[in-house]
Amino acid sequence: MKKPKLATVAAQAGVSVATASQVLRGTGRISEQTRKRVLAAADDLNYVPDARAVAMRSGVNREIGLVIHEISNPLNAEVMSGVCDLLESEGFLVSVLDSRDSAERQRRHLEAFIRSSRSGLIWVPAADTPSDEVDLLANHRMPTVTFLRRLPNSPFDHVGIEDAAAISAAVNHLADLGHQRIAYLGGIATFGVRVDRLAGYHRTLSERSPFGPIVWDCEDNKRSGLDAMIALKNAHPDVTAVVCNGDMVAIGATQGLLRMGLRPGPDLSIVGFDDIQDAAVTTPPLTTMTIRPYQLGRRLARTLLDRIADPHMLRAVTMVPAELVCRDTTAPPAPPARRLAMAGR
Amino acid sequence: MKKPKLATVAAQAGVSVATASQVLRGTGRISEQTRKRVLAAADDLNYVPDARAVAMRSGVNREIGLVIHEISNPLNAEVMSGVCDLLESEGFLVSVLDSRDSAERQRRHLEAFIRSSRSGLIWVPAADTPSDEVDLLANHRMPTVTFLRRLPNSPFDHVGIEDAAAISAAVNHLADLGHQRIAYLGGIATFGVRVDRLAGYHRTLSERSPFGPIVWDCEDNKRSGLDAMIALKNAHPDVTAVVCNGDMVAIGATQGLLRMGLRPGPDLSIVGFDDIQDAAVTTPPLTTMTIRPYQLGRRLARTLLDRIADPHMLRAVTMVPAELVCRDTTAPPAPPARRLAMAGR
DNA sequence: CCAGTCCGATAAAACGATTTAGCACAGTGA
DNA sequence: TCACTGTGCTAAATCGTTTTATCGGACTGG
Repeated sequence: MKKPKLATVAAQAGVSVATASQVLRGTGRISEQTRKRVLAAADDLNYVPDARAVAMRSGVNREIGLVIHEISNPLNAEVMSGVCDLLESEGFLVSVLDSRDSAERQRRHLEAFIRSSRSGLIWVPAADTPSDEVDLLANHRMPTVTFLRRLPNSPFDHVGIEDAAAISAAVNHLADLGHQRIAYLGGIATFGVRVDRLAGYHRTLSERSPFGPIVWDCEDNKRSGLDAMIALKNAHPDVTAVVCNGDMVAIGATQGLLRMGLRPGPDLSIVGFDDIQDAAVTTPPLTTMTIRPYQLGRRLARTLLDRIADPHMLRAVTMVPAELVCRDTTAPPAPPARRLAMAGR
Repeated sequence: MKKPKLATVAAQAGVSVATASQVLRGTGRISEQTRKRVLAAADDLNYVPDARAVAMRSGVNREIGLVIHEISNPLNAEVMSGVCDLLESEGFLVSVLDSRDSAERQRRHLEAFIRSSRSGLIWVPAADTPSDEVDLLANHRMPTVTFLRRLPNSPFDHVGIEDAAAISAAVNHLADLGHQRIAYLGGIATFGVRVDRLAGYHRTLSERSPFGPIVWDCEDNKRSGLDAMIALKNAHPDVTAVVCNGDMVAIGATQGLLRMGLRPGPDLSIVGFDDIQDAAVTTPPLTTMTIRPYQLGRRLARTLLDRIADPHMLRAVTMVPAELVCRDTTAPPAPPARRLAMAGR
């Protein structure tokens, strides 16, 4: 009735455990006759080797962990698909833990991964990650690749997005259309992502527009984007275009405009960031910066595999470009601000 | 330079491994003096016990697995939050695997969980799950709770939604508003979820409307919902209300209406299912059936814990109710089909 | 007939922890 | 002094595998 172990199989086949192990692993010199007996016994008992014992004896795990700040974020979901596909094809099991941007939860997750000696870690650090998490991982020689958010003084490989260049492209696109009063909406202040993107915004705006920057904070979800857009438009009625820190915010912002009776595009231009699947389906479809999230996930996985293969390799920071996808939320500015017949709510 | 093990700690503290173990576990009779020495040594080396060895020796794992058909589905994300919160508070580590509705991937995941002797499994079966997966899990005595999709002849605990009653409520709501030509949109045909929901639809429609049912298939995402809504409206121009199999479809459907120049609500009523976070943020906000996904996740976790605590308990099938949330996509039918000023696309 | 070579199978030592039984020693009461 | 009782610690067995060294036998060549 109990779970069969290797000894059970060996006993049933009338051989020693060593022999049984060699048959199952395909190593050593075994006669065809005994090989068949062992295989039959294993199949009969439907024997499954205990992964813990195997890992303990042979030292390796083929399990990698993914610690992510928000599992339900559509961008992350697509990246994860890419990561999993590549790693699974190499025979790894990848298990996902969601820190929900809580440093405490994240700490528990990282410790659990260390305790169970996962063979590698792909990590989007939580927003308020303390600096000693890096030491924790580094001390335990955990092969680690960070994604999206780079930690200060990080010794780890990193895959990120060319944020400044991307936002530059967005601002240039708007300026080409004739916009001058261009605001920046969203993002969490702590992280490099936001810093780099804002740098791109400030630099390009100063090149292309006589007006100063307008930066408006909000959280990274549709509800916040919606509220923030309304507040921003009331505070700065002359703004004609908004660059958003992410598609969630941008989609929220278009909803905000609709509720104010304004048409996204003709009345106020909006550019998103990430090109999540929703971006193409909202009404109107969102102009945004796309980063090919699935492919990015594959690159992430590849980076980790390289690190596992050679722990002494030089640290690599890979930046992938983002490209502009023009849909319907950007248009030349319209001098008179027309009101739409169908008022919102 | 290598990872410190218990023997390293013991050596540094000048005691035996047995003593070191007892200090760290807090068992046995240990003098205050040696206790301090061991603790200091462990801290100094920053020792972390090897979870694999611990699990192997003591037989238990405190790791549970979550195999889900689509990790990026917003409903699942909220359910997962509830599951994780409860299980983590009980000291379990929960790792998530995404089958992406592929039976093959799912099989690999389940086998991996069995090999590593996870102490339990919460499972949303993939759409084309073969029946022998059930045997696989049952043979290995894996404590399992299925969610959302119930397998035929399943010996496992299950937590599901009162689908038929919920759809009944949705149809009644529409009928109360005066609708008679009510269609059903979306869902994957294989599963009980869809069967039960359709049963509720057929039954209640026949009670409340002189017209026959209209059932229109589509996949469970916004893009499909959008396309299907347009096709449905063209095929059946006299339909005035649509009940959707999920919020993703419903949101897609509202987008489809907007692109046709119709107003969701006044021109055609739509009811969703799930009440995902987006539902309240789309324009117009979606009328839908809410199931309190976070609380549902907690119940799921509780069910699994009970099962782990007592493997011989009678199988439990728990159905949770869904409640109507009225927002702005349902309204009394308007006799003349007015066109909106702002045409879509 | 002996040394050498292969072949097939196995005993035993790891892997890193927990746990049980027992040992040495000090203190206590008779 | 002896028997007894705690106290503080440790040796050794154990969990389920893999791997290494070894062993007996059959065969080969000189």
